[in-house]
Amino acid sequence: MIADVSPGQPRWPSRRHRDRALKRDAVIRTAARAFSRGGFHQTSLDDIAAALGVTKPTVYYYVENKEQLLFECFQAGLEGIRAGLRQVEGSSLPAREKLDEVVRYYALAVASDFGWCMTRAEDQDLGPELGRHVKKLKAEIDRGIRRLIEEGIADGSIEPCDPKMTAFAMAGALNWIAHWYREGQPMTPAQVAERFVAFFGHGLLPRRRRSASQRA
Amino acid sequence: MIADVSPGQPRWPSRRHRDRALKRDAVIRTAARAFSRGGFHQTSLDDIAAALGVTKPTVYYYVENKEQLLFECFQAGLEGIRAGLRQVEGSSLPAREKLDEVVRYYALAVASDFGWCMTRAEDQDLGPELGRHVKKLKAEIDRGIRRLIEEGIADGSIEPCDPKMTAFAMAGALNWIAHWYREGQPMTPAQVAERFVAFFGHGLLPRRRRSASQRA
DNA sequence: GTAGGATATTACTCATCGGTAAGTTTTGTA
DNA sequence: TACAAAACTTACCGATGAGTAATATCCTAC
Repeated sequence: MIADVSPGQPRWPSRRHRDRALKRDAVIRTAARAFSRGGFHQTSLDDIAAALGVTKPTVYYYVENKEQLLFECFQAGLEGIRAGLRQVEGSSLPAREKLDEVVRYYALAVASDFGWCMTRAEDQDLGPELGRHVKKLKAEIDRGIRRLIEEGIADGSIEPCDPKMTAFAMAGALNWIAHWYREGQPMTPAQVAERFVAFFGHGLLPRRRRSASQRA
Repeated sequence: MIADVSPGQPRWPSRRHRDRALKRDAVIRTAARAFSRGGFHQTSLDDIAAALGVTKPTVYYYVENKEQLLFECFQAGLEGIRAGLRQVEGSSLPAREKLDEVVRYYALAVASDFGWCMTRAEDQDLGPELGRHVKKLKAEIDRGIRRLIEEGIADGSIEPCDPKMTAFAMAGALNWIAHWYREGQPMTPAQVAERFVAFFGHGLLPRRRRSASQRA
């Protein structure tokens, strides 16, 4: 095989490679949407192929198998949340504000095309191998949130509480967005995120005057 | 021992009817547990039959088909929440306390064997018919919670907020319990419920006036 | 104890769908 | 244009699992 190396151009990604990656992404995104509409098992690879205007073996040309396809969707979604965690990592803001920022990223991620795969697909639908991998990624996110809560308790920006339960409650509320949010909703994901930040912050109880340090 | 449900009509052997109903319940409960462990589509009726120590056609003797089986699980779970809503219906407590009570029922229901079916099974796995039915039941629960929030805002026991988003956030947090709660957990469902009630009530922010930006 | 319904089993059918082999068309490059 | 790799298709396989006769066994009422 002759590698096409034009002088001055990056040596690895030829036009073809780029196209291929783009198409692969399209396959994954289309799959995510299809899974989201019909569920993983209800959605056949023929369905996905049809949605792309190609035939089943073409899908297999871009992705190894159905499991892998779901895994890619998982990963694409989870990456959005991990990005949020990385974003605030070095920051010197109070931990609660960092947490709020993570919540914003999180909400956007679960409202995306990949939200369903991330939150509603069963880990068992990936094999034991990929299942473990995804579980690890999820655990990492949980740890990140829990750590921010602990940090917030320590720095006084969060009321002492059970970090584990609180993290579960927050993650659950956010994950559920993937269940009910659909495009065309009157609210944008960003607006939903703000409502959630507000609710997570204050809860239900009527507010007696509180310290003035809070963002809108 | 002979307990006629309605006067007049059913004189047929009651012991048998009761046994049958009991066994049917066992089938449904076993199915719920199996679905919960392996997912709906990963769980074959042979699996369920095996778990019961019988063969597949026996399962069909007690339940029409797989869809119906899932539906029964759905219903069994949802009933627990509806019971909570009915419980507080006539009460004269402040709405937030009623809501707290519903949260407790809700948490118990989603931590039960039926929690997975209720919250994680896809509505599409039921047919269009049963799917609609379940959707209605769920919508009713959502309405109930939303109404309590509105009522709480009106009676001053809940801070003004977006009832729809708040209801979604709470339901999501609670539904997620079905995802992570397993028997043998150090906390009982009731204890989890109390943590959730506390979090929903106060949120993350420190309750006493305190500067939000100080490092430990 | 035995008739007849209730309960359970064995042994199938049949559609679906993930996955693949082998061949055809398209495209970039020389 | 020539031709090789890339991109895609047609046509199939095999396993799985829902659902169903047809049949056997168990109870209970008489």
